[in-house]
Amino acid sequence: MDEQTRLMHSHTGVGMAGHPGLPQKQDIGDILQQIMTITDQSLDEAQARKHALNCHRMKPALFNVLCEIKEKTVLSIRGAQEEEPPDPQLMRLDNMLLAEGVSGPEKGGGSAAAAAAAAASGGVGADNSAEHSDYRAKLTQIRQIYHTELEKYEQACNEFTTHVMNLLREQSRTRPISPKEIERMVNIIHRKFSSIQMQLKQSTCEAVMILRSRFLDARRKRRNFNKQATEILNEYFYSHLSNPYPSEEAKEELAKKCAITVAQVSNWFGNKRIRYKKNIGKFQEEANMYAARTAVNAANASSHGSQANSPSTPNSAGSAGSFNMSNSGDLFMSVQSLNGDSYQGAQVGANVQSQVDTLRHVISQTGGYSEGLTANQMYSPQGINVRMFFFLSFSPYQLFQSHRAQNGT
DNA sequence: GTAAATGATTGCTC
DNA sequence: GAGCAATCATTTAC
Repeated sequence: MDEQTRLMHSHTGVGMAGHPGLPQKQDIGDILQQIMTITDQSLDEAQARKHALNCHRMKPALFNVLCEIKEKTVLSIRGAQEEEPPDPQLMRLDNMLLAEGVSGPEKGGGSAAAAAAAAASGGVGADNSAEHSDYRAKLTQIRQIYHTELEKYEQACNEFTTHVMNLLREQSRTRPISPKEIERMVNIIHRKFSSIQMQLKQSTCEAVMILRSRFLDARRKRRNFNKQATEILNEYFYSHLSNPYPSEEAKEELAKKCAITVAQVSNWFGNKRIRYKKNIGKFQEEANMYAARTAVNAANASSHGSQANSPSTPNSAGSAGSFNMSNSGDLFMSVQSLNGDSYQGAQVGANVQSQVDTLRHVISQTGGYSEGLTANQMYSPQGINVRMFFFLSFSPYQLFQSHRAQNGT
């Protein structure tokens, strides 16, 4: 007699007294004992016993009863554990990774984050592009590692889930396992894996924060502006000495020209104003130098314009804050309003101021306003009026000619 | 190495 | 929020 026959016989041969076909307690005990010892047996032996149990005539009835009991238990368990709300910590991490350009679609996320970091620190200059690209490269590296690890976790999760599901399906033939229970098991597995993923996300966030803080620290290292930028700023400053407060548009224009940020332009003017005011004497030479330089530039421009018999019309298209004004001669100059001029207008302003400064002795002969034209009158409205008066009275060419006449050149 | 110059930051006022 | 004043931290010139 083979094992299966023996099993079948042992089960079918014993019936409950008075109830043929129903197993007695002893019988059930035997079955359970067989189930319990099934793992101690060899694979073939176990398979044979399993098969015998599956073929037992009582199996369907017993299985249904167990299914019913299990279903009630599962329902009560399921009822006890409601849908969990999303983990706020995980949401924070996800949001941060998205904002930093680590997760989500890559659309220059690195540079966007770098730009954001730069903006937070007061802006990025052109000479910082090396740092910028370094930041971007490192962020890309972090992003790659993150995605590789995430992929690995997801793959492992899927593999494990499939494996468990197969096991459960297999076991569902011998013990009652409902689809809902399988689903619950899958959820448990996913939760376990997502907690691992959270650790990965946390580590990634930390790495990004460290990178970012290093990037910002590096940016905090002061670097002097290049010579050209300083000259542009100084030119504007000294040509607007009466009111050295560039408008937002002017700041933007200056920032663009100097390849720095508007914030840096504001800083520069803040520093310059305070330092100039504190030590005017020290800056006098610088002021004269810029005034002379702009005067020469303006004169050159004017004389060229005069030779070509065409009026100097800088920015005649008219940017915000500047306007054209006809002069006593046939020359046209763009005059910046005192508070809200464009940079083009500022350059002309520089010409005017420098002409006034350089040709002080010319003016002193005609009206004796030289005292009123010193740089000391930085905040003097009277100073503004005097300058404006002289500016409106003389064309650059006329002023230059007077200057030449005075110097005998 | 040191002093001066300079860009950035901070706290305050208006 | 812009600007001032003081200060810090770094760069530059000597």
